[in-house]
Amino acid sequence: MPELPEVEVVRRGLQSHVVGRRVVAVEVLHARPLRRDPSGPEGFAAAVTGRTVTQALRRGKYFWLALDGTDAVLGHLGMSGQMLVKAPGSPAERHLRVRFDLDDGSELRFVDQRMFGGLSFSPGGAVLPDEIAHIALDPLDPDFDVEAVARRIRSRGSALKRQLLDQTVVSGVGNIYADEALWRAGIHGERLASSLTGPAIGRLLDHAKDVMSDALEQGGTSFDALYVNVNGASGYFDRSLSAYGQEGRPCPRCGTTMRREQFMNRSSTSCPRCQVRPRRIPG
DNA sequence: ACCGGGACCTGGAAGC
DNA sequence: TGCTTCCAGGTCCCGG
Repeated sequence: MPELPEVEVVRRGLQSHVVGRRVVAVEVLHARPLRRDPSGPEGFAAAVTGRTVTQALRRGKYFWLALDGTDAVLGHLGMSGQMLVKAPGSPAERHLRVRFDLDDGSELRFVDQRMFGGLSFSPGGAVLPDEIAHIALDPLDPDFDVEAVARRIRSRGSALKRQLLDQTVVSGVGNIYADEALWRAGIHGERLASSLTGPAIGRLLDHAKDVMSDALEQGGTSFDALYVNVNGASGYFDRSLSAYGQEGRPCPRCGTTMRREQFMNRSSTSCPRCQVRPRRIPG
């Protein structure tokens, strides 16, 4: 499940393997990942062919390739997307959706089993695509303002976890790192933000930043050569998760058995002792 | 403006 | 063994 750290690993891979390359051909093998592109698969291919990639950028879980001039290719990995750089003629992946032939002979491939992800051509989007103007800064952005975001969160009426997952409030956090940040902060995700102090929310955001930095540090070491892989970036999943997916295991801090609950049609795992569930709000 | 819930997807796991 | 159902979840969209 690619969240900010996994997408950042992909961005770094694109930065080292794709920036500076010219796209000599584009083949779209499945139309669905191009659904966000108003000009469709043909228009996308035509717009990108012949262009040179100048930068690989990211905000939250979105990444984009700036092209020569002012345009960009915007991408999101969804649930299962990968960006792979492969030697020419390598066997096609089962879920290969889009292939870019680059001028050094290598191939950039968008592979996505579930197709929640996608690519689109963003005219004028090199600095920041209009399509993601509504996406908030992520905690690793140098301009991220913890106190301002904490104030905004506190002023809203919904539960903390919902706000952590709201990409217009703070971007990059998904279900996994939301559970990890809440566990580190010792806060139950169903608590209303208005019941916490501003500094407490600030600390939660700091934990979100720290846990994603930790994951990035581990994931960032596992890619090399001509291979940019979301799944391969996730050594963090196996070794360092304290909350997500840990139902039934002892809390790493206090030993209490971790519980799983449904929230927002998602599973949430937390420690019953470190993260006390709020009382039901009447009405 | 804000909030909450359902739809979109596929394939592996679990249940029968 | 083979079928059906459940589950994973990021984002968009709609109704309230």
